[in-house]
Amino acid sequence: MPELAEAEFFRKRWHQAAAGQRILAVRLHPAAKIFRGSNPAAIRRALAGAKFTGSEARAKQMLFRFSGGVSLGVHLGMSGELRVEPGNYVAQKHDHLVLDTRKHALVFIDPRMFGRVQFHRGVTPPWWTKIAPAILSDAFTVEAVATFLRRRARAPIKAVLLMQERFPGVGNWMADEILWRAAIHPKRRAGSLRPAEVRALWRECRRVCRLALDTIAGRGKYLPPDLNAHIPKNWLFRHRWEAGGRCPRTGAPLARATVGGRTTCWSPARQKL
DNA sequence: GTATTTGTTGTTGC
DNA sequence: TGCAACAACAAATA
Repeated sequence: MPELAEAEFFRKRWHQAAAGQRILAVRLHPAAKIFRGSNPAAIRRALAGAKFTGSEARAKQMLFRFSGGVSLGVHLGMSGELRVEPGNYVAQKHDHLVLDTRKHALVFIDPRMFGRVQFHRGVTPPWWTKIAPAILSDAFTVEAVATFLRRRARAPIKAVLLMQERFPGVGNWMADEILWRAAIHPKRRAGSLRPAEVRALWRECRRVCRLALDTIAGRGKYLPPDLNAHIPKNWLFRHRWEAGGRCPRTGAPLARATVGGRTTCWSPARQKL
């Protein structure tokens, strides 16, 4: 599920329910693979009785901070999700971590367990600061994109957009959305893009990030009721999975193929090889 | 039973 | 060395 904006959506969901609240109990399965590399018993000891003091989202990851100077990093993998349930919530099969506050249960669900929970004693884990500069930051320049594309010259541009070290937070649907808006065919070699196309790609990376964050995670205090509640019909997003889907701009049928190892959707009428 | 999945990492080979 | 391709991880759904 989670790419840039979904991570922000889930962070905000937990934050709004529990910021400033005390964690009264921690429920977890010590053997669950999502705890790989961490010590589940240490998580339980450190969080039980601690206060939820703050949170942050970067790329596809979230960081939740607690009193006592400990923090919990969360990556949702392919099928992870964070929910807020009522206080008397009974854990289900794939609920690997439940934090109980006075009013709510904060639940981490992940059927496929590609996600991960990382515990850290300290306000900010070292790996958190190593996440690449955000696409919406000043460090994400058209020159930086051009340089990266030159280094990955022979790879299809779709595969390059999925590389987190330069496009943090971009996942499969965002990459397709960006290429569709920039009118670039996903199979084009990264090194074959002309300067005007690199600029268009850079601009649409920023636009899609901004629109996705506003649309999916809401602005200010507002949090949409669910993830896709407000995604407009003129986004590729709304048509990419439907059988017989058509390009919202040209009306022509959409194409699908595996590019860079992932199912890719594009509009042949707009995106030419 | 087969194929598919909004992600990442380790391995292999060029 | 650096880069590109691919399998593996795991479980639900069609």
